[in-house]
Amino acid sequence: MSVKIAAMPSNRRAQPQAEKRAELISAARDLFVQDGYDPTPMNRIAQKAGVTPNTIYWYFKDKDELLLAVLDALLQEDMAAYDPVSQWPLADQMVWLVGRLRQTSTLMATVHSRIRVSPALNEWHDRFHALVEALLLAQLPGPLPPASRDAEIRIICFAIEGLVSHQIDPVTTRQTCEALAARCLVLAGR
Amino acid sequence: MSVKIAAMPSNRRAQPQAEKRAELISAARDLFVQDGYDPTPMNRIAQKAGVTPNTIYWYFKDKDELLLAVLDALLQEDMAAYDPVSQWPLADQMVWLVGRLRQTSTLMATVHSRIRVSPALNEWHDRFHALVEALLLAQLPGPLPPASRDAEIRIICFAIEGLVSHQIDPVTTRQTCEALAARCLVLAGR
DNA sequence: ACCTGAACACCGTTCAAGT
DNA sequence: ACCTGAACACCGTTCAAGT
Repeated sequence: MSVKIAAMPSNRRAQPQAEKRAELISAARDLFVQDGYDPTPMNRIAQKAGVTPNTIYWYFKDKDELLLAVLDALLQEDMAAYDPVSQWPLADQMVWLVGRLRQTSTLMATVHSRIRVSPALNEWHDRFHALVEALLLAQLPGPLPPASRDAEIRIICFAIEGLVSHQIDPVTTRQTCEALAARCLVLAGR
Repeated sequence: MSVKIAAMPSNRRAQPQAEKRAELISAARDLFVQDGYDPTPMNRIAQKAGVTPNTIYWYFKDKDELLLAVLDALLQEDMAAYDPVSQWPLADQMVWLVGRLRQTSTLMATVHSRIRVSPALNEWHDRFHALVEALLLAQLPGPLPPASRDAEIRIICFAIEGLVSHQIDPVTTRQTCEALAARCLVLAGR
């Protein structure tokens, strides 16, 4: 009887589903960034997205997976915004990155504290670090001795994380970034 | 009738109270370090100390204040253990400190993620950083230009925090600490 | 496939009541 | 002062039931 079967592609509902997912991610993102992960109940996320709390569990396995989707969205935006910045002087790039990540610093802290408890978050965190290190590697001046080069990248990476996670005034932030960049110049051919 | 009033000092129960407090802190400390702060219910702490959960609230205002007491205890031990280490070469001191803090890295992450939510923890964190920075200042070689000196201390401090909070193998840890120490020597009179 | 109402298990915290 | 039994409010998650 039902002759529509062949005419209706199986992914007919794929688009609406992706839209609903995006709405949930957007709602969670706003609340996570503003209030933090733990203080935000699934309750409020659902309410903001106009659904019942348990509906979220049709789209995401649990709260951590929702956080993961939010982190991916934020990272993608950061990457897109970084594109023109990649031409700036190294110290300016660091200052920019710190200011950018600072807006989601509460989520960075959450990621660190949940690494031991969520393998998925641990994986995301590793990918994130690999990405930042790759960016820094491309920006380091001249031919550095590869032994010290890796150490330098780690130091810069950790310093940026520290600047982000502690609230440090703009002047101090800039001084620290300048010191980091200056050091690379010293280590290179001088 | 009761003539003992004058003979009984008002702090007669101070010692037992302090002991019970110490027992609770010890129980919480073991569980927090082993399982983490959030995954440890007040339930289990009380059970380990042989009391009812609500008894804890006679000694501590809430779970955060209990964490604070645990952090103070850990910090005091670290300070005592540091005493002989203070004579070592700078890089060795850093490696030692990283190894030491790593054993409680889960609590460090918890502190960072709860800074925004608990003013008391925020205060403790500030004191902790001031202390580490003071230690580093005393260890820095020669007369550094004070402008760059502060930046160096911050960078070392953040790098140590990064080494602690990410699981990094011993070789890499040492390389990073050597690089940090070498940098100070370069900045000093050479 | 998609969503809901109702419930479950757990947890931090409180409070009236005991000694 | 010190401790408990019982309860409260909240929260992540599940599940049977609807469409």
